[in-house]
Amino acid sequence: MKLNKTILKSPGSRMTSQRALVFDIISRGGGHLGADEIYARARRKNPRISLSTVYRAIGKFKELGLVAESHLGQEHHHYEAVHNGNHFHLVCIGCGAVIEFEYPLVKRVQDEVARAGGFKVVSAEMNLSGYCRQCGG
Amino acid sequence: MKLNKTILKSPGSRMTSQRALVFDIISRGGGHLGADEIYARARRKNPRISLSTVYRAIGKFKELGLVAESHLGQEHHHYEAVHNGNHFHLVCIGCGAVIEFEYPLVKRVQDEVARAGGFKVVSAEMNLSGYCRQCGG
DNA sequence: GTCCTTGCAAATGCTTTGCACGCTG
DNA sequence: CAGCGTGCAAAGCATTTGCAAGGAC
Repeated sequence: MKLNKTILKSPGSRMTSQRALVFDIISRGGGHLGADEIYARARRKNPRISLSTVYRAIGKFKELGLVAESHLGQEHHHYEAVHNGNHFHLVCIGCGAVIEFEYPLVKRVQDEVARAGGFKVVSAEMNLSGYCRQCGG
Repeated sequence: MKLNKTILKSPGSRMTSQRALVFDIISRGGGHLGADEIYARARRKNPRISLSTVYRAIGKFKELGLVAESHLGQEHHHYEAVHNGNHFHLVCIGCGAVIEFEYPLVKRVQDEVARAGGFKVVSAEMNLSGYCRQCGG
């Protein structure tokens, strides 16, 4: 498991059942889980886990680069496992659905803007909001 | 003033000195002000204005499409006056500077993704984080 | 055995809301 | 002069933190 290897490599960090659980939930999460939802799912497997543990686990994963945080809408944050650096979001205003997409052009924007501004890009986030097919665009 | 016209056109909304002040601050703000900073600046002109009034004014402006909200980093929201739909942000991890940029390619991404997914885009937000020239890329 | 991690509860900080008064249109 | 907007204070909610007990290595 990637988590295990990464945690073990990182000095001063330990693998625990809670972290494995939280990471598993985020990985399977199919995308864009809020902390509250991660917590709710975690409690189904381990009713004694606490919300602070969830937050601290997420914090550790972000620090290790395993999980990315996105800021969809004004509500709370969402988290997802990092697979590659180029995943972005369509958020439906009608039904709240979050659709993930990849697009190579995005990387080009990122590169060219970076070059023009002397700016070294570490991460990119792009959110388009609007209406999905069901909600009639 | 655009604010005045828009407010007056909108039924059930009134123009007040506080709203004019808040809108002026956001417009001149040179970009990316948090609610707290808008509040601080507003108090210099009108020490009796309250933070809730600032939030309510911003809420009204968002509703009228005069102001856009962006979600930079995990901290609080930032606001800026809407001039066109294609302004995006570089956020420096080192010094916290926010650099605004426009890029036509972005619109293309937006259009093509929208077409491919049957998704009608209403607004787009893109944040690149990394290091600016000063903070050494 | 060390010291990182957990659970609980309390604290924090941004944002929102209830209510009585004030001011716009 | 009706009804929206304001100011104040208190509430709400996601997230963070302190501390003692538990568990990984």
